[in-house]
Amino acid sequence: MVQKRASTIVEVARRSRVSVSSVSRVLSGHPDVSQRMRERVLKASAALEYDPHSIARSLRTGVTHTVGFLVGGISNPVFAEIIKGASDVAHANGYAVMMTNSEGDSAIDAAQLTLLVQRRVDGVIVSTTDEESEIFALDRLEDRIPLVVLDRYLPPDSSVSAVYADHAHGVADATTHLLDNGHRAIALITGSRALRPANERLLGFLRAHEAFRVTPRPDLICMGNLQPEFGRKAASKLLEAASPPTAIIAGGNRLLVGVLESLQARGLRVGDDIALVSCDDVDLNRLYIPPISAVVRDTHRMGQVAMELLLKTLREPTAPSQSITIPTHFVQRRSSELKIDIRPQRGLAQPQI
Amino acid sequence: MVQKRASTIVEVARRSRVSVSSVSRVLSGHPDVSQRMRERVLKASAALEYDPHSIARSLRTGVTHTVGFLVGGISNPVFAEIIKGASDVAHANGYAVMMTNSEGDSAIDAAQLTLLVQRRVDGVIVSTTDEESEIFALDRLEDRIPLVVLDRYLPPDSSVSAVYADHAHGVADATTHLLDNGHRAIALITGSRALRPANERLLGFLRAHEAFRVTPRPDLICMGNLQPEFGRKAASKLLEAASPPTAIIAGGNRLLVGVLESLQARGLRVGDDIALVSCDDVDLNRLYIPPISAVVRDTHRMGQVAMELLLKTLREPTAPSQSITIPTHFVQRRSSELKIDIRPQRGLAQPQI
DNA sequence: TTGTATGCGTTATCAA
DNA sequence: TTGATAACGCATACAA
Repeated sequence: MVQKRASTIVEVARRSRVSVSSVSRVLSGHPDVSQRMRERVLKASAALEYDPHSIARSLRTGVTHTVGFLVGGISNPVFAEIIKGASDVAHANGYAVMMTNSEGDSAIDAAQLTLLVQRRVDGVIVSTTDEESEIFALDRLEDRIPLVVLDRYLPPDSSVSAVYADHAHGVADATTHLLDNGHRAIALITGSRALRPANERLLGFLRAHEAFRVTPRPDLICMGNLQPEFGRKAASKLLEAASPPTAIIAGGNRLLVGVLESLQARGLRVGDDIALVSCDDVDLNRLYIPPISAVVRDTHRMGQVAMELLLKTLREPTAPSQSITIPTHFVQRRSSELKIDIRPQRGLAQPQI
Repeated sequence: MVQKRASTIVEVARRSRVSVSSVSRVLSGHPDVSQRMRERVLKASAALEYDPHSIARSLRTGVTHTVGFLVGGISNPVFAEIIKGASDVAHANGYAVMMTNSEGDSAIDAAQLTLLVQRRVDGVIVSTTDEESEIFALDRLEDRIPLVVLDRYLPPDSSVSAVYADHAHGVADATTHLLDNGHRAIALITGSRALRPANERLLGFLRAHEAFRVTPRPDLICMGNLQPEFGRKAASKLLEAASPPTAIIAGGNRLLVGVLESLQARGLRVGDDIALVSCDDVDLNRLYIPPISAVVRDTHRMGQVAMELLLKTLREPTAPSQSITIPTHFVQRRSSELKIDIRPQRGLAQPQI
């Protein structure tokens, strides 16, 4: 198949018998153009189906009207919503989104980031994997290109903007709910402490225990990564222990998959034999029997806010960096209804009312 | 934050005391360069952290080494795998992927497509929404830019390449399995006949019935769209009918969500009160209690193949278009174990062995 | 109000 | 083997 050659501004100029600069002025809405000329140019432009060459324009102006979006794991359904939110805002503002996926491989993270910079995107939203190596790439790039980071810790003096989710709050509510129901052996399975969402979940977990004057059992806190496989292993280990938990908080929606596998393999009934809470509002939570309680957040909004922050930086390059936190809240469903009678429990701290 | 200015080829030339053309030759691996010069250029280039300006290069060479990926609904988990497959191949070949999402809105489909073409991507993989309007945009573009289409019908004389999934085969196996179990009132819920995956599923459904000498009941065939909401409505209507189905095939993984909602709302137990089969290997199918049988395909492979096809077209622009079909197969799980005793059924055709 | 000329950073042609 | 220069398509400073 032979490709049609696109027409250029020179051809439009020839056809309308004016100079190229006049064509450029008409098409870019310059104020000082005569009505007569505008018409001629517009006619010729339409006749030739002229479409400005964005590459040439970018070379000249230095901007691409394209932003990069580095997503750490597109398999994670919450990313879909974040991407949608970010894309909506970008397109509404005339920006294209160049999305690349590193799928958990932090080496790819770095490679993709440089790829985006090479492609001369105007800015990048970074939502990396659950590894720590990202910091390296960020340091190297933050003075090269405007950056917005999603839910990751930043050095205090960073010039990078950020959007956070307040995981601690929602997890604290979830933990309190379980403590209220008499649970004193609550397990938390989540990612490494170096990873912001994981660490924040831990903080909420600890905070709720503290408010209840209950000492959390260290052996029930499993910090690893957010992958299903870790969920499966951690849950299995917990359930096989001498003193297994009566409730599990799965701190990550991917990881929940592994936790459920582990529970099912042992024939444990969610909500009857053990209480379960997860994170993020995925189909699985709502449709599972019984439905699974979860700490949810407005992920679409997170994407929107991230893009708004980035576009703002592009408009005002000198403005200081900014960070915005999105709330989370606990949605109670049947999976966490199980109540524990606290009286027969021995050797555990009692609630102080 | 002040952005660092990237160094140019002119600066490298000055520093290494050679001409810009020589720098260009060294950096692009031209054979006729002296060892001495190569070293000087490389040293200067490294010292200045020189990174060729891809925009300028694209303007000169006419290629961007970027391919567009138009995805119709990023919320659909099967897209994640397809995207991964395509990205893997692209990156391995030095291409970046510019992904845009239209999320079910076919007007956006068209807009995004032109956006990609404006951005001068070298080619586009199109996986549009379940509407029909896509044909318009494709017609308009297929002689402007190399295109590969995923699982959509194309006009017979099209110059566009395609990757298909053999939905018919897998759905036929699933249908046969249900017929074997004695089901004579099997419902199919899927998208419109204009949509290839939906139509192919219907064909497989009909083919299996035919082979079994069973006449499918027209009132049990629901062709609408692939959204959860349609699944919910269609299932509800079926279940409230005078003669409800004993088995349901949910022809689409998003739509399954609605079907399950409808079943749960009526307290119907999957696998006990009604047999259920779905499509695609999503978490929900495997983890549901009971696990849900499904017609699966290698979606990662589909993405790979699509990108390979596109890159091949870019290398050999004159080669004829090509289409490749990926197989599907039926994975039997507990949700479809329910057996129907065919003797008490009256007024229905009997199997002919 | 319009046209001329220059440059964005490369690659490629041609001559030396 | 190397260097000067044109060209890719456009936007803009400046001149008219």
